[in-house]
Amino acid sequence: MPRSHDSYYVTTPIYYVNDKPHLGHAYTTIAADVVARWHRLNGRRVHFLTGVDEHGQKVLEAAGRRGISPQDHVDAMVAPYQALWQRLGIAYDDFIRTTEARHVAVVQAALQRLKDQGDLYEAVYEGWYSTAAERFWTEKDLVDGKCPDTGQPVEWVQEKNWFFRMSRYADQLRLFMAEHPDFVQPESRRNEVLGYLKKDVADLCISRPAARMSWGVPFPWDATFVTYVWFDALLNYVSALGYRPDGDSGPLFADFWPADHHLVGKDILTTHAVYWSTMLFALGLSPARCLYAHGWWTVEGQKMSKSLGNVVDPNLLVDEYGAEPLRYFVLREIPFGYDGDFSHRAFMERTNADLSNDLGNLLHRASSMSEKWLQGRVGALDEPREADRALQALADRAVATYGRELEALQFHKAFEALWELVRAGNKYIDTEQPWALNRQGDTARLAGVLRRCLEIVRVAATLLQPVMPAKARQLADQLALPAGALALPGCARLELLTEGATLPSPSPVFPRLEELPARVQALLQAATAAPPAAPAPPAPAKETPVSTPTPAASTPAAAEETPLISIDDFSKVQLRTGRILEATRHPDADRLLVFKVDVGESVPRQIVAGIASRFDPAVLVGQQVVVVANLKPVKLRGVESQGMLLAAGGKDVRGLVSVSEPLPPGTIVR
RNA sequence: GGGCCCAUAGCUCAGUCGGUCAGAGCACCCGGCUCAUAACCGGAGUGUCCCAGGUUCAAGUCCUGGUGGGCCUACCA
Repeated sequence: MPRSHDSYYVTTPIYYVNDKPHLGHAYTTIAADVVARWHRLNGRRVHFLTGVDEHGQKVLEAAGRRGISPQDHVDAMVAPYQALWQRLGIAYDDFIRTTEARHVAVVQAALQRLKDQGDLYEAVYEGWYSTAAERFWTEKDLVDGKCPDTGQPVEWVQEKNWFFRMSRYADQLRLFMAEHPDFVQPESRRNEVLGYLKKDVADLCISRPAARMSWGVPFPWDATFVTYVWFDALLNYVSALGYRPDGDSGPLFADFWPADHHLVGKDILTTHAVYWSTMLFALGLSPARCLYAHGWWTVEGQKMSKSLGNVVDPNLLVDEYGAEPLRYFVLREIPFGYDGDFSHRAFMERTNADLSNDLGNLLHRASSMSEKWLQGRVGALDEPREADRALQALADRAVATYGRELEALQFHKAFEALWELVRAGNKYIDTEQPWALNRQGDTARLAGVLRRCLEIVRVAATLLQPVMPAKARQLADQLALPAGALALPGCARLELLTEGATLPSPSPVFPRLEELPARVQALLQAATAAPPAAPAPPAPAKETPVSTPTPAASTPAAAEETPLISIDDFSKVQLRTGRILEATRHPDADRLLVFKVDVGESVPRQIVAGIASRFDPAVLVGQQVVVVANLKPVKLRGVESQGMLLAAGGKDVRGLVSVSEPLPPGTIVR
């Protein structure tokens, strides 16, 4: 099974086509592209796969709203991804779409094989089903016996579904993880998966009745079912290689499976580590060598929001800064695997300091001096002195470290190693003082010194090719190097330039940014001018992922658009003002607070609300709130709740609803 | 509630097996240089290594407890 080491296979998640591409998508894809280009530069055969996930409820609904077929819809929605990858210089080898025949055939063959070998079984699921919300609810979910989302009636449905015997392969996965400590990275994520595996692993429901959700891969033996989105989506990693569960898989598969790196966002780690691995075991395949979960970006120190999303729209960033500095920045600024913050100020400071001041200016000063004092030619090397040998040793080390760290996806460490060399180049100029050598007429030494500085830039250009291919070519041009002269093998030797070659007139390859672009400033202002004024001092906002996109929700998604209701429906809801008398933490649930609320009745209501992540109970006492007064009481983790506090922000609570004037508790709200 | 991780300079973070481990970069300040994109080079300062105990000849480092933060997971009417 082990493949030869002259090949390399890296994947990104397939992005959910209904979302617009954002910084998180760009980040993952840039990382994959850089490491893929690096391996190509090393002469390895590389396969770099990305793509889109095109099935599921949301696609179906969006297509319905547009009045077109789901296929037409996804055909249109895939374009922004491919356009962005083009702009970002992403050189993927394959782009897979889950609606493609080559993929659908593999999903179906995999289902058939698992069924034939007894890894699938039918079971009946019973529950309350809301046609309006297109999903199941448990008894305690229901509100007055109706769908809590839509208020529509629900019906008791017995539904047959197909289950994958994931539990059968759990032990194999535990063993695999024990034997392959590097399988899940970073280590903290590995621990997370190990924790998950300590519990029993349940079987996985992998079908959805087509009557409910038709936009998926039909089951081969029963077209009344379509395939669960994750089961469908995960198989892309092998379907794109021409894998056949039921026969000959072809050369690509033999060459490239198991994958070297699956890059994923931390939000979809468990799915990949557990679902995908057990699926592969069932198919008799080995999991990828490494599943690397990277972090999320915040923006300007704040959680992502719609306006902040605009501020880091990848297309904007490419417009204003260019693709290549952006590629450098996202990989340099934070260690891969950690969360990080994208701030325009930090972008400007980082790219100015590293690219313009250190690297760009090293080239500029060396070539300017060569132009003035060496007739614009690449100088001849002189006999190496102590300082020169030290420089060479540093170059050797930088090149070795750079490759090692890049292959471990520790991009920031790779760049640090390279910049040690670049800074040493600047220091070398100061110590050797070429202007003094020129005055002294020591042309031989002058030529040697300037030559070594140019050689350092060549080393940097060579190593940076995967990150900034066009900039690397520009650097090569400035060094009078012909196309294709930035070969990696042996590149550390500070003697590879063409002696006597005529240098072009120096021109900055990385111009400094003196201030933030006007368009960025305007967007920043707009984004920060509209703060969501919280009624109480909020707990620090939790970072909301902008992350790598998940292929889809893990359950059949609730309808995004609720149907219109009549005024009669609305009048069934009784809203009243209330005043919080007491607020305490739920004894047995981290996210819940328990309130005593005066709603104008003889006895205060006890109400449980899931807002502990946002609000400190102490500061809420005395707060005027709006209460849903006629909700059926229910026990929440053992504590009865006799109503509901209105809050803004959905699941991610951002503010409590109140009224503008102090009113007696119990005042009707409508 | 269960699980995992983190806390070191103004900021971002390195610190491996307990023993030059009090460090880097950025920012700031001072100095140098004059080739250069006002860039570059050097130097300096600031530390309760989160707190309290413990183990040890010796503790950012190991152990226990606590505080604060993050993440996974359950509950979120």
